[in-house]
Amino acid sequence: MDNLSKSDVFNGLTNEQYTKIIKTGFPKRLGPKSMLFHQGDPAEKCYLVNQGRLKLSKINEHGKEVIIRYAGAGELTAAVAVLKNGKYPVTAQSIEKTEVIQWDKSTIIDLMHRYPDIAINMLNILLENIDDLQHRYLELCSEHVEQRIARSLLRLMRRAGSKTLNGILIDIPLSRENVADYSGTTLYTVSRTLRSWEKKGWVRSARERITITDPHALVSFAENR
Amino acid sequence: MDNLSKSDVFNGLTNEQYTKIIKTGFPKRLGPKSMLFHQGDPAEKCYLVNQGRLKLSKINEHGKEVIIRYAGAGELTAAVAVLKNGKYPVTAQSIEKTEVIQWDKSTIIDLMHRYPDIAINMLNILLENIDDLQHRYLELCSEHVEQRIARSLLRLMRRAGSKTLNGILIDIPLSRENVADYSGTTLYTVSRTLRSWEKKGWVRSARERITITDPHALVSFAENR
DNA sequence: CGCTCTATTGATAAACCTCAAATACAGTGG
DNA sequence: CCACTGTATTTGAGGTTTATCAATAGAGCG
Repeated sequence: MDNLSKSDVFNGLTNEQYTKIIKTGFPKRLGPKSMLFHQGDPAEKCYLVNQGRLKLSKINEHGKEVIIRYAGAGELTAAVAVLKNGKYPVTAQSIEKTEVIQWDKSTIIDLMHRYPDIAINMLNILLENIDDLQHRYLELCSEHVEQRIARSLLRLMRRAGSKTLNGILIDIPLSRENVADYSGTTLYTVSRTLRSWEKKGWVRSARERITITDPHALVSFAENR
Repeated sequence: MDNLSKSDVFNGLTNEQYTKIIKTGFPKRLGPKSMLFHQGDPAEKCYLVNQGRLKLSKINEHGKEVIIRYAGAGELTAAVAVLKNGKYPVTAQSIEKTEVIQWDKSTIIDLMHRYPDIAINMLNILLENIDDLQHRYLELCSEHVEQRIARSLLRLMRRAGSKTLNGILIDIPLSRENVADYSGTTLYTVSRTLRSWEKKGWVRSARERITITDPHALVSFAENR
């Protein structure tokens, strides 16, 4: 269930149908750290991540940022905002070289009519997102910072982990500040925490790269306070 | 937009259609503080609140509760969990004498086929819920406790406020602990905070009843730190 | 090799929780 | 109508967690 929201909106369609659908959209290339859309802007297009990764976040009036989620290849964003004729509820920024495919409103509506599976998949993905957010909301309310950091890393690991010799690398450029914004804390606390875990041999970290060397230890830490 | 999620799943249908639909479900009466369903249970029925109010919350393994939202008359809960053949993601408990109408899976699917508006409305309500939760997530990460309490009260006021001589009464039995669980803090902090606001003339409170006497002051407090 | 961005670390302070104890309140049954 | 009982609320003291600020070190890039 953890990878449903990672899975394609186009589940259940044939490859043929899929390529046909892709052709109805326009590809767009983004450099690293470029803005795709900003919260509050009128939602005119929706985007499918083809390569790379987007950071979806919310920013408050004082500039404090909170990362809602990272969207990787195969994930569709802003579709519902477009359908609702609404505004983007979050800000989307690429974090590395990224290619997205964009559709405008009329096209996506047309696609959904032609391929009803798309709407159903979207609904399911939406539900996963709600679930995830509710979980994180509970964690944010009830757990201590280090615990939340552990859970964040594990969550990111499950969604973007790749096995290496030393452990599981989180395959996202991830600064201390990013982890902080994802866990609801500060970059200083994240730095201290990662350092202490590194000494224990649970993680290894370099500049914007985190490898989890002992997932089991992290899990048990997250669960037993 | 704040009252969309409060609005009926049956928007756009005629009264005739509405009464017909209601008759396909079974009414169920609940006393105050009785459990309707528990998180993790298999989701077999969905419920429409007819009278009264439900508290939807999540509870972690140590018993710490977080209130996701209060569902009042006209609000449907657990529909998507049922459709997905899943488990209830939250716990639902009545907080006063409450009447709900229940449908099982096959009936609700049948209804959605017969009245497509229902599905569309559900989707919209779901989106409002996501939006709300994302907002609160940001607030939880970025704001101080008193600010969050202010926002909680204002949010509850907008959804369940009724005008009285002294101000706007939040028409939900609401203990200090409830407010705490909704704001991500402790009942002690809520108590102190409400006390100090009472001295300033912003709110009046009795046992499980909160009246906001100066909403404007609260709003400005929430926004200007 | 400088410049910029990221990470580390220490010192300090603030925000908030926890625990304990007292008090107020509403409902119940005599 | 009143005493009784179980909650809800208030309040204080003390301690912990975590944020903030400041300063330094390190990494990568042109």
